Amino acid sequence: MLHKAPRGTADVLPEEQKYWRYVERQAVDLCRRFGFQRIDTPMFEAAGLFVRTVGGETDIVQKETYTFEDRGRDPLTLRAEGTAPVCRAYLEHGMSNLPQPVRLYYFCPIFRYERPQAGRYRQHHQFGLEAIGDADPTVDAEIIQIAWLLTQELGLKGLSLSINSIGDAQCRPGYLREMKAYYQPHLEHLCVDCRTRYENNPLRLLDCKQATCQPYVGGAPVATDHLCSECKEHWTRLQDYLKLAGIPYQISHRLVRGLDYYTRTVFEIQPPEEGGQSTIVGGGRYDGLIEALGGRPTPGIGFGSGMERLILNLKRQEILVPEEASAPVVIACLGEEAHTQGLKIAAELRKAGIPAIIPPASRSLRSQMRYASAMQGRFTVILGENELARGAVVVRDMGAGTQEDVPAAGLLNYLLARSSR
RNA sequence: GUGGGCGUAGCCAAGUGGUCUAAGGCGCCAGGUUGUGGCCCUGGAGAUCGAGGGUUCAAAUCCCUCCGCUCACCCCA
Repeated sequence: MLHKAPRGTADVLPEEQKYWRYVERQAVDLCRRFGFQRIDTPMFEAAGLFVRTVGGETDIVQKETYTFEDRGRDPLTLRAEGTAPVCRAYLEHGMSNLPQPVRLYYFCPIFRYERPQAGRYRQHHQFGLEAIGDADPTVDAEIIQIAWLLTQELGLKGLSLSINSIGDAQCRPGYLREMKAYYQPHLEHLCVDCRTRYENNPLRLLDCKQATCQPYVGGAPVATDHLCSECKEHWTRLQDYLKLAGIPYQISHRLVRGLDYYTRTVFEIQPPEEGGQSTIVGGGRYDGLIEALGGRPTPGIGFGSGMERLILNLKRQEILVPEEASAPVVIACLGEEAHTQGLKIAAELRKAGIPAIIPPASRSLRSQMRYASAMQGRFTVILGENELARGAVVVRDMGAGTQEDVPAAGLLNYLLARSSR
């Protein structure tokens, strides 16, 4: 084969489309009910955007971005993440002058150069949303509630919602010192990855899955024990609101997220199955992000949800989604004149919103009927010399196997009257 | 980047050194007497057996290299 879709990318074939449209419809409706508005940002950004926000030491910018220079030598990066571009747009368009928080949602492709595997791609798609401009924990609760409702309204069962707080610029440094102090004596017993984590991102020591590191993880300092008073209050109130909203969360002290910009609240939704690439929703608060982009200090919180992973779970749980395409009326024509007449009829039906297909003119009636049968439409229209002479068409009910003459002029109404399926 | 599994037509798949100028099934196209589908029957198109090299009188079948797919790690949605 000469060309294949690039590694880690996938074609969404017609039979897959119903899943995508289903998730989109549910998500859009949820956003509507919570007063969120859609935003679309470009598929690429100035390369510096992700370095500044996601963090220069994170894996995403270290080794996963698609970065290139365009013909004008501008360094660009394919969107590696959803939040930073939205925050950029917030700043660029002065959205701090809108009533806060500004509630935005998006669907977009995300590009990361990774080795693909189940549920992980080099181009994947996220539904995400952001509430920018207010630090109150009620906003956190609202965002988490939307994430939870999304999964529930899609029909997914057995999911778990984990939350944690990783503090802010005030209290986190102290916590990180505690972590390093705790781990320091054990350094030589840690796995290779954890030794680099110790240097670069001590928080990540907590979610190491190596068996040899587990004993140390268990006794490690807990982030929520080291929160400053403001973070502590935020954390407590968030939980109050979640309880009030009836959101079944669990606290996971080991939940940290890989992007540098997170502060305070972080959360994830996991499906029941075990396995690495499973997170279907991930998000958190990013109170320093806008400031890092050169704006006034502005809090924000949001989440991203992987469309492919949502759909994967819909299929695993055998959740039925509505069918998309309505089957067309096939107009079988015999002879040149009938074919010409058929084209007129097809145009009329299409104008009225009824999908219609005319098989290639060279085919026999038998072949056209076979084709019509395969299309699964309820009605097939047959048009030949005889019908032309009578000024009528034959309408065959493919399910019932019956057919009747219908005056050509009355066909549209005949079909419309029966199009309720 | 590291490790495991796998690569025969659009899909599923038999074949593990000669009888393979590669079985079968699905799907596709055509036909089954004059203008009618779904079942059935017949025929056809479609494969440089992932690619290249090697071993051998002989390779889809053995060896090497590469490529691709896939699963896992890392990380993340």
